[in-house]
Amino acid sequence: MKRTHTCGELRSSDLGREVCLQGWVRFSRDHGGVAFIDLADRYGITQVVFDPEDLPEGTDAESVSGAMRTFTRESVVSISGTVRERVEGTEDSRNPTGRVEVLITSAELLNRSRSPPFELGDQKEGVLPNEETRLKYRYLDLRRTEMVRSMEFRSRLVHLARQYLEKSGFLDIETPVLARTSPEGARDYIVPSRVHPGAFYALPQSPQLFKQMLMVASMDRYYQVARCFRDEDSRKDRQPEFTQLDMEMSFVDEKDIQDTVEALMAHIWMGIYSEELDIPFQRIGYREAMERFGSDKPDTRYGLEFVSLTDTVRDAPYEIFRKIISSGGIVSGINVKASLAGDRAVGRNEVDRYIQYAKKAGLGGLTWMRCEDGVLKSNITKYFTPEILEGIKRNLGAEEGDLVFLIAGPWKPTLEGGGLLRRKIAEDLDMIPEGRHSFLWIVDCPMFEIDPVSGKHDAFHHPFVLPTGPPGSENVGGACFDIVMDGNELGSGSLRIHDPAVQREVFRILGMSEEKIERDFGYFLEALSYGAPPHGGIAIGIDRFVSILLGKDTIREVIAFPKNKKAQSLLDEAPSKVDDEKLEELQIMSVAIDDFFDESDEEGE
RNA sequence: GCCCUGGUAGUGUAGCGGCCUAUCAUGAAGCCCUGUCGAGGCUUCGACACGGAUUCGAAUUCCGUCCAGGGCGCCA
Repeated sequence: MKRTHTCGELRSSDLGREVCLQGWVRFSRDHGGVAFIDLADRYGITQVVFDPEDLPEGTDAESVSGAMRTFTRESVVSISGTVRERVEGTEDSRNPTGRVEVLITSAELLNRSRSPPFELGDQKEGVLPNEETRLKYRYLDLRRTEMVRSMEFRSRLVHLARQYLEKSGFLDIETPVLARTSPEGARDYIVPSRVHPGAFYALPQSPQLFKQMLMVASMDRYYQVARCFRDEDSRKDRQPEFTQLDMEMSFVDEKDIQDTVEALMAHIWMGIYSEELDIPFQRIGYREAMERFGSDKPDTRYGLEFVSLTDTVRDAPYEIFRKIISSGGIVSGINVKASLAGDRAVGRNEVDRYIQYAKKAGLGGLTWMRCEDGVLKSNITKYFTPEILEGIKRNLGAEEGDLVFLIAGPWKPTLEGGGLLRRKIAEDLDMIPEGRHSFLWIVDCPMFEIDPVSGKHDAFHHPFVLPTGPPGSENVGGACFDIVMDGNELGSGSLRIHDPAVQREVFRILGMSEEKIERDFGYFLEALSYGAPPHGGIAIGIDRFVSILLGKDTIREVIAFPKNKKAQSLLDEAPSKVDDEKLEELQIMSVAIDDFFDESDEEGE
């Protein structure tokens, strides 16, 4: 018999209906006579009851109870019966189907399940097995309601994005997964070519060049839910393969792209939360973000901002600051208000912990002062004049009991370290509002990042960003911008270079030889030379977006089959050794030592 | 490559160098039970990641290895 309803469907309005349900036995409760099964599928859970005192006509009680005895946990079963109201007082208000139950008249085991390696019930928050076990049995882990909801949410979000983009004239165009290796950027995953021994494809780190060439091809507006591959070490928000909502548009400026993304986000927001999203997003310049928040992806949902004190302490007879400032460094301060700390007094022990943390965060040290009796006090205030101390106090708005930290050193590492410290303090003091989200744009980025020692230029974003001035000029900016959500980089976009001469010049500045430029990017420069329109675009990290919205700690929670920290899939045990014959065919010889593989990999060879 | 944290029955956990033949829960197997819903009751089963060292004695201390996670580097 075919199922007539899902396990999340039946309501009081279905009373008396003859139904067939098929699903998984989540829990069963046999009371010696009356017996219950919680039958689950993706849609919900419905209670099935066997009641020997209320056997509907035509029920073969022996056969039903016999079948039910074979229903082990997580077995797939098919049951038929009549929808009836639950006995008064036994309704389950937590379950949408909780007012009804199915009085069973026939039961069939479709596929028996072995006893699962861990429990799949919902309510057991905090007793999940460790992630290793979850990933090994991911098909069971995904059966859990929480994971089903995550997958549904992700699907819904991607659908809303597609819906908006299609409506806005974007074309979904697929780009190759087998592509050319790119010389810059992350390490590539490479794929050998059988037809061309010794030559390799690379899996794309992003569809960057293809989408630009689609603009050359007059496609105007492109999008793709694109898988990207980067062979770099994992983090909780980084996987070897991940998904981007990739977009590109012709004849646009930066604001056009940002407007489009804001409207897209608003559409998604409305679709998911039935709420207007507050647009446009705040725009903060890169330098300002660094100087106020110590981050190029600041979380602005809480204060705790840095204030520059370089000028304030410039004349202080404090040798450490003097040296730093005279060599071009900065001094900046942050005020931990006494009122923020609340009950959690930030005492000497905590200050010492922050000093340790600061050192780990790359800061040379951490200076602290506390506002007591109207003045800043600490072990080093003797190196400052009362006027300078008053200046620090005023600039930071320090009041009685407040604790201020001063960081000092070269601009970037000092502010970055300060940003880590800022986040640490905010976490410790519970200042981060969970469940509230904030978007912002980081704009006005530099084109290049220059190594202070070697003078080597690196692209701040990537080499295809349109410089805002002559690429060779000092401190040239790039027409690029990041979208930041709750302190996470969600995506990054830019206008692109469409003039092949400019593109060539940028490659040169990045230190590439003419030969290398020609070999690696000749085809692309040629494409630009055939009437490439002004264009630009952005890519949004889907995994990160979904995980932030769902409040998950890692993107693995929103990826059906993620890899572990060592880039392995515990489920199918990829990567694996390949048969020698396959390698021979590809004319590949491995120099890896066999011992690298454990015994289970050696079997079957 | 480096740093940090952790590894006890299938799962989640307790476990001051001797009270450990290792706790509790869940699970599994069996029995009992006619309104539960993570049902309940009784019985049974089942573990100190691996190797070395210290010690009269190690789950516990130390060293190494392996495994997992977080971070640094890396991620144009």
